[in-house]
Amino acid sequence: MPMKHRGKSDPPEEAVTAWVRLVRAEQTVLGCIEAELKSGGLPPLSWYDVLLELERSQDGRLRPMELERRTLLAQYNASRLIDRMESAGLVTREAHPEDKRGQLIAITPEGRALRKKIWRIYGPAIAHHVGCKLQRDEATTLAALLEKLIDQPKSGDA
Amino acid sequence: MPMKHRGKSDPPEEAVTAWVRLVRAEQTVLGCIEAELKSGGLPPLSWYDVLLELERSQDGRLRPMELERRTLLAQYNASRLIDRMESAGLVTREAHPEDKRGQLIAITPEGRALRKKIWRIYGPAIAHHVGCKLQRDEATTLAALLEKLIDQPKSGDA
DNA sequence: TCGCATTCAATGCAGTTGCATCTATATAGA
DNA sequence: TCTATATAGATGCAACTGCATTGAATGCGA
Repeated sequence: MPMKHRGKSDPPEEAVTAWVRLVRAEQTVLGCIEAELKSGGLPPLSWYDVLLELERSQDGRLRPMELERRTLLAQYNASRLIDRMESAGLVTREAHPEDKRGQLIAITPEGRALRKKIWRIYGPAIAHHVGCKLQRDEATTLAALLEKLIDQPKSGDA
Repeated sequence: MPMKHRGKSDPPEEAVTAWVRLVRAEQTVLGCIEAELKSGGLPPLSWYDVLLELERSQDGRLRPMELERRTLLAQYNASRLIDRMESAGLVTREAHPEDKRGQLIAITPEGRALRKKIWRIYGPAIAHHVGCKLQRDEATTLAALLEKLIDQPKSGDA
């Protein structure tokens, strides 16, 4: 077996390991959590994210664009997720008073109730799959390191 | 606005923050990397994962089940991904010599070549999106913390 | 104010995923 | 051995996603 050698633009091994584990950890924990939600008859986490962002907003309504930005949903995914959630009575679409192209998505009382209900599964699931596996200070460190990966590139990023 | 209070089974805040950032970081970095691959006319990362596992295996072949285990692909997803990769000439399906229910998936020279080609984009992308954002020791710490989330539950995990 | 590029959101279509099921083989038990 | 159960892998179908495009409304510049 020939000796491996690193090319000049290869990433440092530490970065590769961190990246591989990042993907694994996310997949593993997300898989466990989604499975718990499903077995509780609850919708996927993306529904929770939308409901939470709406609840957090001042009057329980946001423009689709803003929802997309906050949840990282693609425009067309948001559009169709809102369709489904509207059919389920969790949100309503309202005409935007100032921009006739746009809308306001408003959370309904049923939507608020469902968010709480999901949290009763989701919260303990986070405790079980994340909280139990890390000390508090470890979780803090992890969060700080992950934030560095999320940061927008300063500038000049072709 | 009423005071929020934590229920007794709510996760510690640190864990929630870590979890939210874990999802964000993974989505963000994966999105960037997949976009680079796509704009280079290359297939998704799952193809790379399969090719890499096959190359790493002793003789360039693995049973589908083993591939599923190593890549975390669901059985039906693996089956269909292998279909596509076989159509693309990257792998071949061989009858398993000892278990007539099973198969061996073998990587072809074209498969090996494609893996290398993907790495020429993927490696630098990891360097750019992960390596550049963390010191080596930070990457090491991150990897160690993430591993704690991946660990199989010891036992009695209903 | 007209024309044109831009933005918001929806949608047709093709590709992918998840679920449940199916076929074939293997293995365990009576 | 004969039957029952378990395992490997494929597949029909419905749901979801991604891409490209559309339609409607906006707003800028001449």
